[in-house]
Amino acid sequence: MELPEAKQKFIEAWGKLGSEWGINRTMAQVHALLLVTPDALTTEDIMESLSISRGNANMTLRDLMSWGLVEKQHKAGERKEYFFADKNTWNIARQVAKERRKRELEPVMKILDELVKVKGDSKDPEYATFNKSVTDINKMAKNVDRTLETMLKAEESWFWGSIFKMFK
Amino acid sequence: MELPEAKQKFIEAWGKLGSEWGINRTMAQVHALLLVTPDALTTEDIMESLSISRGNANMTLRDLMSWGLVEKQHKAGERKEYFFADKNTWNIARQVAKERRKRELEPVMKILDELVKVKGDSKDPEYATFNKSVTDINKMAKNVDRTLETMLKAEESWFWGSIFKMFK
DNA sequence: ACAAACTTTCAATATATTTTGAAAGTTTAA
DNA sequence: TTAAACTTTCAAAATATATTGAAAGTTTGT
Repeated sequence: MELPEAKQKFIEAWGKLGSEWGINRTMAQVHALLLVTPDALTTEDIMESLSISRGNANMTLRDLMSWGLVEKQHKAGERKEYFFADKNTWNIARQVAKERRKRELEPVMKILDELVKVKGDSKDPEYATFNKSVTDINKMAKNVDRTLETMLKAEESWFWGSIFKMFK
Repeated sequence: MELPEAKQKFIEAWGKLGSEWGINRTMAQVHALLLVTPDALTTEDIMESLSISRGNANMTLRDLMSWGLVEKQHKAGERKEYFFADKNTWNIARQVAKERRKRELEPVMKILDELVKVKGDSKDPEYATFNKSVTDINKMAKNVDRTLETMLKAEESWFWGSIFKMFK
């Protein structure tokens, strides 16, 4: 397989995986493109590479920046904005975990905390089942949250070291 | 808050979380409904509870069964099929991890394995960047895969015990 | 064999999400 | 100030995804 074809495959695979995990396909593809490109690209470059419109490219890049996955670069003497992706896999995972925790896990945890408080007759199966499910899920969410928090603070080597030792 | 309202909130929250993670909203809602319901329900019950069509209820229940989250129950002397959800949170997490690994992680890993093999001139920045990103992501995917595999084999107590000790 | 009681299918429809592109907005240099 | 070079916006259009519901299929009891 030649490099251009390989890049293409990577971009497609990353886009598909993203869309299966609730991340816009185009966003994942732009990210993939920047991951396999050594130098920073302009909006124009990206539009052309992926055959997408200017508006789409612009919004997608802003999204990627809000996720902390892509940054702007300014070249001396040029007015155009260049974009590049952090290529450290650990940083990417950490950043995605951080954002999803904030955007999705936290709101759900807030609701679960309220639902756990709902009072009722523990002899009533309707109530007992509700309470048990909600309490259990809340516990699991708290565990996931705690794990993520630790992961976010952790240094790369420490984390991978632990994972490797733990699951050898 | 009263029980019916609380159930409603739970179903909505679960549906929203599901849709953010690439799981059909209705599927997550049916699952939520079954999680907070002590007894098994018929298609009819579910259609009415969630105001969805027969076709939708049927397909969603099949999906949930294919994910191993819901099972059929037959009541003596009745022809109707009843459905109920496994309410063990750990089993749910394990089952979801198992399916997503099979459906999404494995296909991507297969592609990554091929892309890692692509040869090129390591002096060429285009190639070097591509190769580094793909290799790193492949390593991370392998780690995730290994971790999931262990998790899937693990008993509840062992796993939670480890997590707690590790991230105390 | 029949028909009642169910379940499944799938083309049509509805809904939600993504993308476009041209106009409006902004910045910079002369 | 002006205009060229660039970025942003957003209503409309395109696309993708989910839902409906009635017809077809299946199973069971008589």
